[in-house]
Amino acid sequence: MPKEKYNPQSIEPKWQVRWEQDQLHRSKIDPTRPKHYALTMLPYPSGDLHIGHWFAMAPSDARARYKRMKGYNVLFPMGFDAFGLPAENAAIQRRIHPQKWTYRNIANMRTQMQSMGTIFDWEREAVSADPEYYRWTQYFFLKFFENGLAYRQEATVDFCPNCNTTLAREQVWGDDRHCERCNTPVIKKSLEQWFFRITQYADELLDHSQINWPEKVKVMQTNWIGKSEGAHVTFKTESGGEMVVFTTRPDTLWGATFMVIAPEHPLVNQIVSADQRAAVEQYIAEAARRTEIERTAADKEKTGVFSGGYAINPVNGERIPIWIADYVLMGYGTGAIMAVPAHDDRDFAFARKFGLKVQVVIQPEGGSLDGDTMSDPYPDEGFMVNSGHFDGTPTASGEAVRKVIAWLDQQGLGKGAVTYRLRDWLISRQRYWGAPIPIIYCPDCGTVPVPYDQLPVVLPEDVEFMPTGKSPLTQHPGFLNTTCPHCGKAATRETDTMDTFMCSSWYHMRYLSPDYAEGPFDPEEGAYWLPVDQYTGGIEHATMHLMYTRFFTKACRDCGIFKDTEAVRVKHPEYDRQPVSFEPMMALYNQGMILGEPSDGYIIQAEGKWDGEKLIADRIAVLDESQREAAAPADGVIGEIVKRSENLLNIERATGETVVIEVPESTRIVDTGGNQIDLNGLRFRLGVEKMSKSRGNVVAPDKLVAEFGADVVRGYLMFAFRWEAGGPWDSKGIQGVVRWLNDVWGLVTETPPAAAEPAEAEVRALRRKVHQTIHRVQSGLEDFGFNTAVASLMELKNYLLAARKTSVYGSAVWSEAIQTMLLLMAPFTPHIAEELWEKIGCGYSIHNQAFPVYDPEAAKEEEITLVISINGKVRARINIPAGLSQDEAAARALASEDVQRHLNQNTPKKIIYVAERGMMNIVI
RNA sequence: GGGGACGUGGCGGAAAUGGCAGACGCGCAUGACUUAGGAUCAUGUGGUAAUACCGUGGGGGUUCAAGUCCCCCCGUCCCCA
Repeated sequence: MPKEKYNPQSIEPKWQVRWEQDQLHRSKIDPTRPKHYALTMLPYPSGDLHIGHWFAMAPSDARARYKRMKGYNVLFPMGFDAFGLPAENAAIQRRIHPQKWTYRNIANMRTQMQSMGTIFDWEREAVSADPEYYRWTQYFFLKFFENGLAYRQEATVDFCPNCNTTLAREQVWGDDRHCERCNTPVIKKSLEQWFFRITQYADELLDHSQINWPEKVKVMQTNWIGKSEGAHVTFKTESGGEMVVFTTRPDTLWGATFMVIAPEHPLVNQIVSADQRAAVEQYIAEAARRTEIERTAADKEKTGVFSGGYAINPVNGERIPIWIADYVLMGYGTGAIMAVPAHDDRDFAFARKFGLKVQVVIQPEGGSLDGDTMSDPYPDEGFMVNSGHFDGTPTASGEAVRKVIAWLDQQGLGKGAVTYRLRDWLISRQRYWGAPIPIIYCPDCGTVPVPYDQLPVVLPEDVEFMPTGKSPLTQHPGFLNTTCPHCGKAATRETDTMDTFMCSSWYHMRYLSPDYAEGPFDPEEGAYWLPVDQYTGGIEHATMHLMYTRFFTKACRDCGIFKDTEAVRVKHPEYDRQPVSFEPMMALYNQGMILGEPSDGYIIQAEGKWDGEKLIADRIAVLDESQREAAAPADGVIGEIVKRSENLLNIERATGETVVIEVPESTRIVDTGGNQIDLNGLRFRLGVEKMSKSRGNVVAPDKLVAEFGADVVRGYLMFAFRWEAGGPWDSKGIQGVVRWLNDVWGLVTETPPAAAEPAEAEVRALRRKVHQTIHRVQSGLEDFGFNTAVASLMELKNYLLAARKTSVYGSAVWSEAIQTMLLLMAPFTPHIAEELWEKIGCGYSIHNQAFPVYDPEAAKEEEITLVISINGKVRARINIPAGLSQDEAAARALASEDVQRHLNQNTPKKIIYVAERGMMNIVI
């Protein structure tokens, strides 16, 4: 009988249509069931779905499906982060309206996503560029403004002259401080900007105790917030000024033997002495130049210059020199530090280099550090010395710091202080394609918020995008000119738009009710679904999106936005969950990235004329790999193409030597089959790199789906990589998943012979394997170990293939095993599972079935292989029944021939037996 | 420079709690089938001088037992300077 082949291309679209028609994956409030809100970071609609999107979404989908089968009411929505620069750049480069470009991409990507076979609830889709979405983004802005969390201030900002917009600190990258999008070096610019008071929440954001997030993300956020506790201390200078320094170690004040100020410090001019002026000016000029080049990557040797001025150490009245050095930055703290060389690495290096005094003020227990002779600073705990009446105070557990701060305060010399590295969130962008900031400037009334009933402030469509150095909205009179909501006089609108991180700070709430018109989200929905139970996404958002969305949630709480939601919750004690107002996402998991596939370059033989070291080719032939080490002709060379640029090839000879080949237009290039090809047809060597169009190593999921089917692509992405790690794509490996599903298809669709009575032991063995698999798949899905879960499904398949030769084939336990296997596969490969489920007569839909229940008793081994080591080396294996006592097991072990041979007449001194692990170690 | 993570066959990767290193898969090898295929099936596949010994970046240690714990070193990646 000719068997029907597994044909994903026909079964996958069929089921996708059916599931959508049947609304199988609509999520509705159901107070009788526990909810599970699974969320994966929404994509930017860049044009095409990338394999990276699949890698982020498919495993999340498998886990959401699993939760669904476990009885949870699962919400797993999807949408688009649709505002942002690329749309505007496309407008400039290709003269397509950003809106058109964006929505075309969204339509395309939505279709592509639907081919993945996910349970995304498309009725909950939200697009941040929809006026009905950004109406509420503007609403949040107004709420924050009303509650004093938004303010406008003139600020020096990082500005990208190419993108023509301000950048947040985290959007400026690298030592040369370039724009994250276009790599242009940023410049400083002073502009009136809107800020959110995220710093007001610094301490609350430091508290991660309520959320199950990766340690790494918590550490990154903690460092980003950069809280330090210490004191501000005022130093008077001899020239009459005052300098405030911040120190985390006020207990070392008595050891401050000099000060260092930044070259840009405003008091430099006042402090510098006449005889040092020339040297100082030269140093400042050099430092400024260094800033422009790579200042930090430069040598680690400290540089600096004496200013000629002195300050007075406020605690002991000592006269201390003021130095100028660029290791102190004006941008951080106060631009001045007190240097305590005896107890700080950088100060110590500086002092030794310039011969400055080193005064020990902390001695370790029984120590005898001497400032003149010590070779390393001492930054650890000890007791204060040389510090007046504080001598003897222990520094451990912050005691000395506390006492000194109290004393400074009392003496009026300083004050306890807490500083943060975190700055307020700058949300103004001088761009068109974003949510307009709903503010009107009136000559009489000043800054006036747009009334709520006039939202949304709609982006006009007819604007000029070509770069003019100004935001496009300033050029649009219809948008710009309006009337004051207070007095009715002519007024102008704010023309800046909001940072897109604002849109993505609350999208998880909009998903709940994307059409809701009374508020950003329906409180009934919010009360049931919020907060997000499991969030997944890339680590790159650790300090941006993930901190902003936490801030947003807490700010919303303080603006009363969750009041109605809380009121609904009061009516539903059965919801009984985390308060919606504390944290947006209770658990977070970061997946890794799929990188480009490494590949070898072609081996070619090039012939032509030598021009010095360079060969100008007139013939190039692609050779077989085996000819790598063949002898080259006199006027030519053989080697692997390692790089290609314009019409130059770099090839590497078998000897490792590199040769440059110039390839003029006229060069005749042939491949191994003798066909004429062009220069672009020559493949060059690729290492492991990020995928990018320019590198030509992009893997297109659509092609893979067309060739292998969505289930194979899903399965491969989950099987071949550790999810948290990702890794380079391997186009051959996907074959393993193809074989897996083909085998499963064959196993399930073939008709077993009429079954005889199966042997009892074989029945138990099959059930054991099935239940062990349930356990492994379940824990894999719970713990994001998708690769091992798929591996165990492959093992079960292999077991079943082999078990066809035994008496269980075709019996009741066989059908049970097949059904269980399909149920276990359903979250990973939903289409083939559904198709086969139907084929074996189980009806529709497998995705409404419960996940198989693991029975530990059934999974237990009856007989174990006891691995016997003698002095730690494995010497024998014997089969014994599980659960033997030590004496019984030892008796059987010692009876074994192998053991006797290796014992070699010796008497065991000690026998260690680990029953659960099936192992024994005999020590002689 | 500071902080963190990691290092396992030719490759991707498995190995709660210290307890058979290399599951599963790719690739490779040999054979089968075959008017040929990047298909399928079978067997094998860490290394070597192979009943043994050596093997989880290198060196030392703890332990009956170390990929796993401790110390030192080397390397890779990430974050912050």
